[in-house]
Amino acid sequence: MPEKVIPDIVVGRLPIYLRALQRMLAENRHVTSSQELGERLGISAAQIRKDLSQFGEFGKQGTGYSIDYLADQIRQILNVDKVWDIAVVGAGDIGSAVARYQGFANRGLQVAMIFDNDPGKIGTKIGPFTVQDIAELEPSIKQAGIKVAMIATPSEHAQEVAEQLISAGVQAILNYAPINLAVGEHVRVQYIDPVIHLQRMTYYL
Amino acid sequence: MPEKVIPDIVVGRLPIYLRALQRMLAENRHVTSSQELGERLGISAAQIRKDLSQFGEFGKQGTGYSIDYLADQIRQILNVDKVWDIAVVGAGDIGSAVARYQGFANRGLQVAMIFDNDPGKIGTKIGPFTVQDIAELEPSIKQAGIKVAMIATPSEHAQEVAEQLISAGVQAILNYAPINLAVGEHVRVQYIDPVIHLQRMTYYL
DNA sequence: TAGATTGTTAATCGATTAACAATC
DNA sequence: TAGATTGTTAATCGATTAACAATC
Repeated sequence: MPEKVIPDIVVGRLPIYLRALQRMLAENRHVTSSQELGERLGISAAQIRKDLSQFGEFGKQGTGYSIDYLADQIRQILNVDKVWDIAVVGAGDIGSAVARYQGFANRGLQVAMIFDNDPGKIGTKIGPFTVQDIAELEPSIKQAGIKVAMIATPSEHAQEVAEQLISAGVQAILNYAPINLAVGEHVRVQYIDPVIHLQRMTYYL
Repeated sequence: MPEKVIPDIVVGRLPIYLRALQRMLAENRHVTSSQELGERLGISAAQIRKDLSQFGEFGKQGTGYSIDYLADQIRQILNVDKVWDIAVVGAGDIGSAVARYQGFANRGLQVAMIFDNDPGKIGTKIGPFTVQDIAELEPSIKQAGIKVAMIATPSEHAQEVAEQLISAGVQAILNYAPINLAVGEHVRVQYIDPVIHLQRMTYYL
């Protein structure tokens, strides 16, 4: 019996739902509906119900969804009911900002180590972390069992760094370098490049 | 005669194509094909040809695309054959990293000013920019005719900042605060939240 | 109970792919 | 010319929406 495959586009919306639910909790709300959630996010109520129904039945007819319960369920689905350690590679402006970023708290992720190849940076402190020599990347990541990494190096080094990360056991990479990475089937990559987002909007100006 | 509406999902791929083409130019390449481009990007050759055909005929049967020419054409389509000034709001770690980011060069965008509300930051230098008082946001942006902005403030202030930006004439906002903005029809918003990308991958771990 | 909202089915809509004539 | 690759059409595939019975 083959397990049902969830479309990636549905998986991609779950973190958005979760973020909105956590926001509602912060506003001291306890119950919501697919309609309200949809209005906040600019997504149709039907789509939200359809997406959630891929994973189970989380609501009650007539009343909607318990925010607390639904958030818990989505956290379990996304595997962020535990906390994943992240390795950051590159201690420049972006790597430093990421290492100090407060926004990971309570979202199932935390930075655990940061690497650079610049002798002038190795050994210095960034937030609570001491910058490690990139030569230690593979053993450190293997030893810690880290599966998630962020690349914040210049483009020229991103592919090479990705390969090291993968051979150290990393399976999910968030790449801030503006270049496409070639990786094997079993490795996930996501990209953050502000220019891509901006150019997508300048089209309409 | 209504102008043909291009699907937003197609517009969203053009910056990706452009980035890959600029990369190829940097590698001293001069000609490419939909197949090669597709392999680099993990997109089908048919899709690339279909996307481009929405805007014109840029290739030659038998030989493919002149990289230089195609990049030029895409730049024109995306309106990044000129350079857009960007206002950055929030001079914390993220705002500072963005203001110093080298990756805007030759991509049709540049940071022009940065604002904060912290008296301890106002007047200090970040890269080549002097942090301006957020009280000056509306007049400064209006005066400079700026249409593109990035929000890098705490979540609590993002909505309020967005409203100020919009009333100053901004039409495209890249929001680093992990919260959904409510804006009018004529304003575009894009979001960057590393946690959203990471949670999308932890699902598969 | 009456009103509200879910989960799900079927219909619609839109995006992707396959295939190929045109042609460089 | 022969080989390669485009631009485009038609077919396929997948995602979104509308509608409603079930039920809280």
